[in-house]
Amino acid sequence: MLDVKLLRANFNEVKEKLQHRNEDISDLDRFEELDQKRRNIIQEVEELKNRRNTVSQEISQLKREKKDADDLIREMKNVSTKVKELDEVLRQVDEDLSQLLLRLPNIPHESAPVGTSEEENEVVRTWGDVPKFSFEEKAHWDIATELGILDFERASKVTGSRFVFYKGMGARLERALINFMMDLHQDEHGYEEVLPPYMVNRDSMTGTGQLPKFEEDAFKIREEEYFLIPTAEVPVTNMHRDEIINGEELPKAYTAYSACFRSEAGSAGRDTRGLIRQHQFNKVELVRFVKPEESYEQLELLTSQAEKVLQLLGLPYQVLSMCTGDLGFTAAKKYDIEVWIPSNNSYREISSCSNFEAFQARRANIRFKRDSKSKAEFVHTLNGSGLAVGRTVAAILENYQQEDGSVLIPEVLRPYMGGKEVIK
RNA sequence: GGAGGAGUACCCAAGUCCGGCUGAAGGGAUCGGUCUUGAAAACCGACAGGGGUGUUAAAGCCCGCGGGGGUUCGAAUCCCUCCUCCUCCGCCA
Repeated sequence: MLDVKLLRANFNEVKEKLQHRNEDISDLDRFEELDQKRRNIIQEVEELKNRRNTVSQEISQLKREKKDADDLIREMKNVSTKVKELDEVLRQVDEDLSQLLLRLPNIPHESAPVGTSEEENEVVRTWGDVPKFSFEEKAHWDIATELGILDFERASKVTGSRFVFYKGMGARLERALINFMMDLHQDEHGYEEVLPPYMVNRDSMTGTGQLPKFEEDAFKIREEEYFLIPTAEVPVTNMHRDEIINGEELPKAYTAYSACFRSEAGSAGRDTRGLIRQHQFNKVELVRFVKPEESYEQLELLTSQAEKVLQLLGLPYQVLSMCTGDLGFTAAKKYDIEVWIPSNNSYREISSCSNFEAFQARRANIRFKRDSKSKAEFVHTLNGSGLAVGRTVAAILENYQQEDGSVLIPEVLRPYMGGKEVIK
């Protein structure tokens, strides 16, 4: 959510910045009218409430002195009726205004490249050498099916499309990766481990920005009730919703493993095979709550920590700075980390690291105090995948495949795989 | 799922039956001071946090007793509804 005061004071400047996004911001034009209307009504209704409060005291006094107060009571009856009417109008305007504000995207940071499509994302750096195969390389779904470690067909029978069974060393690999990532982030990078609920309520989904705009992307459990989390970002960020954090505790850093659930509405026909796009997948998430002045250096740190996972696994990748048109709804700045997928002959997103500045904090009302006497300010929130586990499995299977159909296990994972060096 | 009980400020807690000098007592914690070599104790003083509105800034005003509605001139107090927690029973990994 944008800062209303900023919007009021610099309306045209904000509008100009938002136009660089691929988002419909036509609602923005109603802001000034609604805002003005709201303030007018508040002034009027508060004047009446003030009058009512004062006179009620007088009535109380008269009653105690056993004097007649009928005239005043009659007058206040009218005042109260009027207050009720105005309160209702105000409620409606408030609702309209907040619906408008909740649907406006974040303002892009000045360092985000201006652009309209993913073509204009900027490659910031690349790491590692793309493997050259002396044989015809296979896609991970073929490798895995032949090894008997992934079973897409039975998952379709049991549930439906875009689900998968991991079996044997496949299941072990997925679990090894989760443990490896969590250990790294906890022991080396200083994150506190969290195992969150996989379902959250509407307020939480609104707090991090999934709702109200993107309801069709989420799985809903019951009408108006719980949503399956699309990422651990949602429960973990909302842990501190409606809280004031002691400034000395910042930055706060959490890492959470969770299953993630996405309806993938609108991507029918894309990545229909393999692990790349599933309705349910595992992800290790990094979440940071930081002071506003340090959020951009914290984004660099967070991104480097996600990259570290790929470096230790020996998987080649590139880092992109997302352009204004491809930032998504909530981020002010975002880096995508893309891992090399041989069967695609291209890099595919495996992590997305974002600085939301105060956008989520304002929605979720997450604040901090620099010390006990200072005013509460909104924190800046950041998060990034560290990493998407299913896609990491795909990358390992493809990048570490050998001519005989077996797959080498990256060294750092071997302790988590019972010492095995190869899946065959 | 059934039966009870509870939710008041940073924490504890009075007030709720019977609506109005409670626009929320008291205690603890915290902060400042006196005393002390220093500290503790004791004593004195401060202490509702937040949001909204307003303004150059402020003052003022409005809203806050779990959330939301209602009754009333007036609600912590009465009514409805939802949420959370506790106790017991049932079921259950």
